[in-house]
Formats: sequence, C-alpha cells, structure tokens
Amino acid sequence: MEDWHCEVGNVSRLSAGDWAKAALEALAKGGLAAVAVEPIAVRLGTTKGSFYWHFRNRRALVEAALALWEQDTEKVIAALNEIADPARRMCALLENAMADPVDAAISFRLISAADDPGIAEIARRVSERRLAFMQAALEEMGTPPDLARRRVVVGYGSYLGVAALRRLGASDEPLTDFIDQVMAGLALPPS
Amino acid sequence: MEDWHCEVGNVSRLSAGDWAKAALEALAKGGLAAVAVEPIAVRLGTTKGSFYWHFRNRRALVEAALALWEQDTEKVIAALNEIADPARRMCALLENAMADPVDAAISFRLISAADDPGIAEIARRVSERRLAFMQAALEEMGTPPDLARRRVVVGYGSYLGVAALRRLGASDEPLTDFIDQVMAGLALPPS
DNA sequence: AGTCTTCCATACGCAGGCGTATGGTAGTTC
DNA sequence: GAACTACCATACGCCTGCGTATGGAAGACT
Repeated sequence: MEDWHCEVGNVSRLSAGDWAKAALEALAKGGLAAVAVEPIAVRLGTTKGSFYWHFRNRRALVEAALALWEQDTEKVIAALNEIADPARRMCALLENAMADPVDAAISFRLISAADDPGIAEIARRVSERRLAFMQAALEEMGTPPDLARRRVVVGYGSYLGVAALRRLGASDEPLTDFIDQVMAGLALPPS
Repeated sequence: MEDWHCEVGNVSRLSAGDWAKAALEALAKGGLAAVAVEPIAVRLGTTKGSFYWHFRNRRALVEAALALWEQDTEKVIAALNEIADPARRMCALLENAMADPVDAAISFRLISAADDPGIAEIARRVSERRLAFMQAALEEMGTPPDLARRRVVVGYGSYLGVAALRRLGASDEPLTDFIDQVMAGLALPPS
C-alpha cells in the first residue's frame, strides 16, 4: 500500500496513487464516464502503458479512486472529533460540508450511478459512516439511538439535497439559514 | 406537436414521442450515457434510420426526453392542486414523491450531469417550479414569502437527499418518520 | 397506374475508449 | 559491465456510438 510519487532526474515516475488521485478528480469533474484511461493519461503527461502496469483494468482504477474518497471522509471525521462539544461539532460539520462542493459532486455522481451494485455499495458504506458519526453526536447529547438515527437521516439528507439545489443554481439562500434549520431538526441549539 | 403512435396493419410506425418516452426511460435506468440512439432503436424494435428522420441528433432526443419529464411535473402539480387544504396537499406531495423512485432517479442523473449547462438549466427550472409550488402552499397558510422560501428549500432538499439515501440502501427508515419531520420543518401540522 | 410523400432499413466512415503485445530505457544488483 | 527489474511508449485489434447517404416499402394523391 505504500506507493510514492517518485522523481528521478527530470523524469517523474508515477505511482498507482497518482492515477487514483487523478481519477477521483476526473470523477468529480466529469462523472464516471470521465474516468477513462487515455484522457487521464494525457492529463498526467503519460500513456496507457503506465496505467496498465499499475492497474489490472479500468474498474480497478475506479475502485482505487473511491477508496481515496472513503479515506477523505475518515480524515474529516477524525478532524471533527477534536471538537469536544457535540453541538458545535455538528455545526462545524455542516459548515465544512457546505464549503466543499467537490465532495458533494462526487456524492451525486455515485448516487446517480448507484444502479451499479459495486458503486452503490461503496456509496452506501460512506453514507453509513457519516450517518453513524452524526448519530453518535446526538447520542452524546442524550438523544435515544432510534430517534437520533431518524433525525440524522433527515439531517444528512437535507445536506445532500440542498447541496444538489445549489449545484443546480436553484437555491442561493444563505448557508446560515440552512444550518439553523438542520440544527433545529436535529434538536440541537443554534450556533 | 401532435404526434401519434400510429399502427397500420401489423406494422407499427413510431413517432418522435415514442422515442422521447423510451429515451426518458433509458435515462432513468442507465443515466445520460444510456440515452444512445442505437440501443434505444433496438429496444423499440427499429433502427437508426427511424431516429434520424424524427430527430436532428442525439442532443435533440435528450431535450425531448427532458421536456417530457418537465410535463410530468406539471401534471403532478395540477393533480395536487385539486387538494384544497395546503397542509394536506403538502403531505400528499411527500407521499406521492417518495413513492416514485423513477422520478427521483431522473433527478439524480440530472444533478450529477449538471456540469452540462443545458442539463443544469432544465433541472434548475423544474426544481424551481416544484419549490414555487411548495412555497405557494406555505404562503396560503400565512407564512411570509421569504420564510416560506427558506423552509421550502430545506424541505424539498430533504426529500431529494433522503430519496438518495434510500436509493443507496443507506436508509430504510419508515416513510412516516420522514414525512413527519419534513412537515414539522415546514411548520405544518402532522398528517 | 404512376407519382409523391412519409417513414424506415442498410451500409458506410469516423472517433474514441478498452485491453494486449511488444519493445525500449533507466536504474539496480552482483 | 551484464543481467535483471521496474516502468513506460507505441502500435494494434476490437467494440460501440454518432451521423450520413442512399435505397426501398407503403400509403395518399391525381
């Protein structure tokens, strides 16, 4: 799992991680169809020859990209867990999330492509992870697990949907309004 | 605009509307990439020759399919407007919407493909129409326009996001929970 | 009956993406 | 310094989709 971008002389050698990173960017920018070997090779200034040395096929590249995405979620969660107060933690989460249209774009691409069971499974796992993180915060504040779960599904759903509307240009309402409403829905004090 | 599926003898002739309908189904089922002339021709039991008589190119087919989708929204709105009581109207809307995963799937496909300005524009227009319909109901109940708008954005967003989570298999919570929460967020009495 | 219009089938060329085969280059190892 | 490995470039065949060109069938018109 330890792969490095290695640079020798003025010739740079690519790692599988470089390919995965570029693939994730392509996914966010152009959708699953844009995760195509030759265009990404051009973007990386190399050729297919490099790719098929590092990966078995295109599917493996997609999976590597999504693994990267999954790790990003873990990083964000780890960072937010530094915030002791659960209410402030959730508020920071919302602000954080709404400020990251790239992650939202990836989510939409995957939701759209959820007819592919492999894609759906990863998207489901990441969603589940995020929901669990939010639910834990509510439980910390004394909300019973079942109620917390139901509230968190709508809370995270609100984020997804409102981010989608902003992506479409169908909503330019200020973020504070949105955050206040979601916090209220989660039965948390406003920031 | 009057085109008919016409059947003469045992040979059926296709109309542009038949193509648009099939294209919309393909969009829902397989995404924008699945709106491809030849596969749809096979599905309709015909060939490209038919298609390029009815349409200028693939883009025109996509637009026709989305026009059909836009009309569906209008039909639903017209039907719901038969319900006099705004609160019950909104409740019926939510039940109606959550029972239609195909429409939701189309929404997700378009949100994902919103990097295409043409796609984004239609999706935005339809979203705006739905938001306006909901906002009108809230205003009927005395909510000031600005507040109604903000609530409705989160309400419709919640629908989109929760439908997405259900699509992923990340939520199997009962619909009544969701509906109650959204109705509460809209400051409407529960059903 | 012959022409005209409408609608469709077939065949073609082109482009782009996937995966493979094969050779080459630059370090590493002994 | 020679073999060896790791990494990459090039070239190829295949498939699928787009759009066009052209001919054919079947009813309508006169």
